Amino acid sequence: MTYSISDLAGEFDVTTRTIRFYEEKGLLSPRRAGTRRIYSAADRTRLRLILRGKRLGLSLDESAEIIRLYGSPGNNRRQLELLIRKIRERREVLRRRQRDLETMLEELADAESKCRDALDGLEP
Amino acid sequence: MTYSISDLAGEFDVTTRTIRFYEEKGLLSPRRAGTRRIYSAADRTRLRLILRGKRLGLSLDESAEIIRLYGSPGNNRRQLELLIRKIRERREVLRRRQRDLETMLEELADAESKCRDALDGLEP
DNA sequence: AATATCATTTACGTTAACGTAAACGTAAGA
DNA sequence: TCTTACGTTTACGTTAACGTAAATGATATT
Repeated sequence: MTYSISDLAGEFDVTTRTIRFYEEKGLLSPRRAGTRRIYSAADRTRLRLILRGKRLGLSLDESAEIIRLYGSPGNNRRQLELLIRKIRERREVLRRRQRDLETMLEELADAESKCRDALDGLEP
Repeated sequence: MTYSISDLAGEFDVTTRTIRFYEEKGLLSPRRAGTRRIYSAADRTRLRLILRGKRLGLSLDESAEIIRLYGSPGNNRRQLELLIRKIRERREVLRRRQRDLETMLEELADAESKCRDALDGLEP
């Protein structure tokens, strides 16, 4: 299965400009049919990774690095050890965000229940 | 307890410029001692909220709105109902991010274990 | 053949979130 | 009193991540 640029734009709710921009930045490299871009399933997956990273507050450069790491077979020992270190760093950051998220969700839950209490006090 | 601008900058590892910028945007409004800014514990909490929001990918405007909602007593019914709706929207977004985070953590865990396998295969 | 639809490249514009520099005030300590 | 350390305002600069517009090409439909 392959996709046109507007297929992907439609599916992920971004503009075609955005997708071309990611290509310009080296995050995507679809093959061409003449001048037109043809996206494979793998390209689509990459795009999904990029957008997910974006939602988590990663910069495009950060996402690019992660994707690059995934892609590299990491043949020799030093490469592999570096990769493991990088992965662990990433996980630490993400874990912190996870804690932030939980805190914020708790605060929101708290705020909501206070709101409901106030509403209940209003209708006797 | 009160704090100077560089106290807070030091504690949260941001520049004083950043803190003044937040004030310029209406996110903070410390009292003054003459010309100098004096931050209360409440100001400090607000700053913490802002920075946490930032780590979660919220824009300053979004954080501003949330903080404003918290701050408003929400006296009448319509206000309270609106507030509850806003809070629920926020929670939906955050829950989605939570799922994104878990997916990403799983992928990283997977990548790491593959890495270790590759390393093990290297040293017989 | 003419129109409509989707694509392309090129290039300048925009917004958020600060950085950086200049020029200055003030209070404490040597 | 002079320096040092902190604070202030004002204002221009910067970067990421696109938006927007112009001019043009390819393909399909009427």
